[in-house]
Amino acid sequence: MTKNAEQILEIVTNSKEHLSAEQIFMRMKETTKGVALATVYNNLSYLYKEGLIRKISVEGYPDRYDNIRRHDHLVCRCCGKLSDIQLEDLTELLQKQVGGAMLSYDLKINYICEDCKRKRDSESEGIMHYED
Amino acid sequence: MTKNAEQILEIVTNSKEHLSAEQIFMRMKETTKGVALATVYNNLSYLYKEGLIRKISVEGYPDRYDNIRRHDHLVCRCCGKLSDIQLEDLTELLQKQVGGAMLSYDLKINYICEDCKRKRDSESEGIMHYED
DNA sequence: GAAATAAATTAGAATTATTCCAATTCTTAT
DNA sequence: ATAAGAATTGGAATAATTCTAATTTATTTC
Repeated sequence: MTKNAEQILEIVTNSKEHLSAEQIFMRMKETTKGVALATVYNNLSYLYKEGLIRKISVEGYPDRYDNIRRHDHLVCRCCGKLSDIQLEDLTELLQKQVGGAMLSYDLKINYICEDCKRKRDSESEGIMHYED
Repeated sequence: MTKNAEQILEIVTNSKEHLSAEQIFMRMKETTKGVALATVYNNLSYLYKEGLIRKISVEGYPDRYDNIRRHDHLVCRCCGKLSDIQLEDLTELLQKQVGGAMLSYDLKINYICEDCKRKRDSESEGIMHYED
């Protein structure tokens, strides 16, 4: 594990947000001079393959990276908003079914967030036809 | 729901594979003349937001689309290979925890496929140092 | 059923994300 | 210190996706 990889792992692990490669790159630049975006991508890909970080893809956003502490995600199907949610650990339950090949699992719960719900409602009002 | 949207939904729903926007576009062209890739993207995004299809993002591939019949996915962390797997339905279990806002869930099981395991092994052999 | 309005689609440009590659720098072991 | 290997850089190339303005198609309304 190189110094850069280590720093990237640290940034991802300590961030409360879900950072994109670009964002991680910007944070790195704050402390280290002369890092290349390609290096960030290289190392993210390495860290991901090693199972040290996870990757989350959501409609309308670039891929983002997250720590591997056990937690799940709530994703708004409409605007892509992503939040953490702590659900029951299903590792055992799933391992029983999948077998030893399983390394980990990622669970996303789809929903429609309040903002989008509101927006939908007001839109459908908008196209209402008031006959009189 | 427009005719194009309907056709795209049908292609995604009936396909055994996990198709990308580009692939769906190519299938559409077989039957319909003068469809634009942008239309495919528009409609995929619409269908996704309506919850009529799901979207799967995997390392190293463009986003792909899938039907919403209850099933889960097995993803090789190394090469991105994606396969279907039918695990126990967790809807009730999760709904109890998440509440009524939940629309559906997506579960990905991470593992390392046989090919990648083999490749890893032979690589680590390669860098072995035989002292004598 | 023609005109007016709205919605969907097109083609292609623009943008963004990501990968690739050749040249350079840094490490490590000798 | 030097050679060999690995990691990184910077920028170009590619690929995916979005955007936009113009056009077509569908839907209302009279």
